[in-house]
Amino acid sequence: MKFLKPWWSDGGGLLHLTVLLGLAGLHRDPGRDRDRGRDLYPLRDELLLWGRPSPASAPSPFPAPGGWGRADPPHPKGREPEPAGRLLRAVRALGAPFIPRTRVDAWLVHGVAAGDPDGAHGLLGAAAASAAGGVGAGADGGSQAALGGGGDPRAAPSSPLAAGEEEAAPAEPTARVPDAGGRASQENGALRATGHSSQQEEKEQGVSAQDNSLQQQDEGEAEAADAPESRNERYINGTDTSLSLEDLLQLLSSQPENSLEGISLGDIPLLPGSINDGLNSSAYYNVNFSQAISHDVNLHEAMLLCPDNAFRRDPAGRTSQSQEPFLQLHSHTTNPPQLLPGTNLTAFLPPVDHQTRSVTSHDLLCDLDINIFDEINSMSLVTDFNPMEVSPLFGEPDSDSGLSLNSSHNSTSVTNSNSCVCDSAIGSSSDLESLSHPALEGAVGGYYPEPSKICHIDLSSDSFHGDLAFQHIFHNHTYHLQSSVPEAISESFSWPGKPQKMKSRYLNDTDRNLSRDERRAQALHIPFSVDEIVHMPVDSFNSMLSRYYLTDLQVSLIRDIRRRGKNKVAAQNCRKRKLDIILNLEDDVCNLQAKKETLKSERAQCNKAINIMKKKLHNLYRDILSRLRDDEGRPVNPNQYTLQCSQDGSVLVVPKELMTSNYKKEAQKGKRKSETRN
DNA sequence: GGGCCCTGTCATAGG
DNA sequence: ACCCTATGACAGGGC
Repeated sequence: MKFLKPWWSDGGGLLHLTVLLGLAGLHRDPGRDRDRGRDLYPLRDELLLWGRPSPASAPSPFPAPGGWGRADPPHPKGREPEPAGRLLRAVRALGAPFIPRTRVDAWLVHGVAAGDPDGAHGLLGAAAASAAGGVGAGADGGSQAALGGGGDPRAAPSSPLAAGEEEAAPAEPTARVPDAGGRASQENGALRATGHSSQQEEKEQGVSAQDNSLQQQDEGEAEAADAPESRNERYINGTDTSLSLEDLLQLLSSQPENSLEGISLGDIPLLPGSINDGLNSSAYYNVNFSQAISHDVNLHEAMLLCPDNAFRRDPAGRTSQSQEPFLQLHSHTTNPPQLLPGTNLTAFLPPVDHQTRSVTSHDLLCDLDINIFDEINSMSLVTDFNPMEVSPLFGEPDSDSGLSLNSSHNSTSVTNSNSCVCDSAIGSSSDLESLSHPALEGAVGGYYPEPSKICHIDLSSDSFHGDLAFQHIFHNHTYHLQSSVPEAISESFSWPGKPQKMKSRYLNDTDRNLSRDERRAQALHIPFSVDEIVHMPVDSFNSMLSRYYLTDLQVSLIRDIRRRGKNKVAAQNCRKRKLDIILNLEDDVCNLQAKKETLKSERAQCNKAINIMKKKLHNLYRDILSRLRDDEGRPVNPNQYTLQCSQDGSVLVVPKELMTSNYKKEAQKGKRKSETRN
């Protein structure tokens, strides 16, 4: 599958899912999330819970407390999985020419439609963060604000407003991620210093500017703005997160060009104010931004343009392209049976005719709305929200995505402050078990990014090149979930009436790809593989725990994984040993039985030989005795006499009565001797 | 539905 | 005291 998955691999599917959630009104309460310090993690919880059998009763489908590995891992040590880097890449990747545009579409929609208060789930949210702190205040800073806000609300503000506050607040130069917005303001100071001073100043004004935003609305700053626009601005400012689809349309259509550019490109560091700026700055990232921008703008046009849209700069040149992304999405959403594994979605796209292209963005969005809800319904109908059936809608489980669930495991590369365990945007779950559903893992982040490649973003380094980052983002994709996932998905879609057993077996097969501990480790974003954790020498293990900045929850999980892993191996060895013992005992029994039979046969043969010898001896006696004569010349009766051989070789004819008496005496003597010896 | 088998996990003992 | 290993017991899932 060529769409949606790889670049924010674990977030892409989620983001798209959250689009559905947002459109379905299932997004969480922003205030609650902010209070609880939740970031992107609970969204995944929501997704999973949303698909659970009985989430309907819960307007806010949060998992009930309790259970293993409950979510909201407190990050007692103040370190949290760092989504900023990943999302920053995602934002930057928007400028990449090879970004699947539908992803951006979804992300754009998601940021608003999902009502994401963090401003981290969509570019609109990012733009909102930028707008809150000053839209043009350095695109990177804006994106970082949004990213930081979304990255970890525990340490960074959750809402765009808070992000702006954090942006304005002085940050410790040595502080790690928590102050993502602050770091953004610092690390990207140079960027911001390159221009856009007015926007930067506005952003640096931080809280005051944000606080003034509402006042400015009330004061009729935009007198021409109607009520929806005011609401949209409130949303941008993070004060109103309950945008409906209509509000989204209004917002999108009402945004001035710069704002929209800020939404799409302004978050890209080199595109703070306009596309032209980004073009001028393209050398900085070694990216063909003209193409990238073209794609990005096309996204907006595909998604957002209205017939009377004023910010349409090159309609003629973009009309054809602008519709394609959405058409892809549209086609995708309306043709779920076409979601065959390993197929490029575009291959199934109907030819884009002029009639199709003539539809308005509103129509497209309406179609999107309908299609999304259709997908929601179809997904919920197939199973109790089988994430694997959803994953193809948002993810790219085939190998083309390339993010390997086992690809990281490079513990040595996960260290410094710039490197980060940054796939954590989807973060800890309230239910690690369910969270770690393999299919959803494949869709929303079941992978360990190799930190040195994926997560290492040195914002202050000139050596950073966007294309390099893009390569990391787009080309390091080797999923642990292989093609079996889409195959099964395809089967599931093609034959929904298949026995549940098949599905369960399939699920089990996919589960085998990731053990429970592996899923748990992924859920907590432990930067080590289970194999490493289990088989690492104790010294290395302890040094690892002390060297890396791990939360107590992570440490606990790592120790549990190690204990369970070792015990599992021990149990396997024990059973194998026990089985070997049993098999050996069985072999021994067989051998002994065979030996017993052999001895029996030998005994029988011996007895037979003895009997033959006895018979021969008897015949010999009779023959000899028949030839003997007594003193009177009479033949000796064999029944009364017998032969006795003496030690000197002489043979005597002895009456049997005497032999028996002597024999008894000899026997008694021998018995006495044996008794005296004992 | 019950039984069997396999596997993972836990608790515990011992080295 | 800590870690590792071994093993009995239990539970869950598949057949």
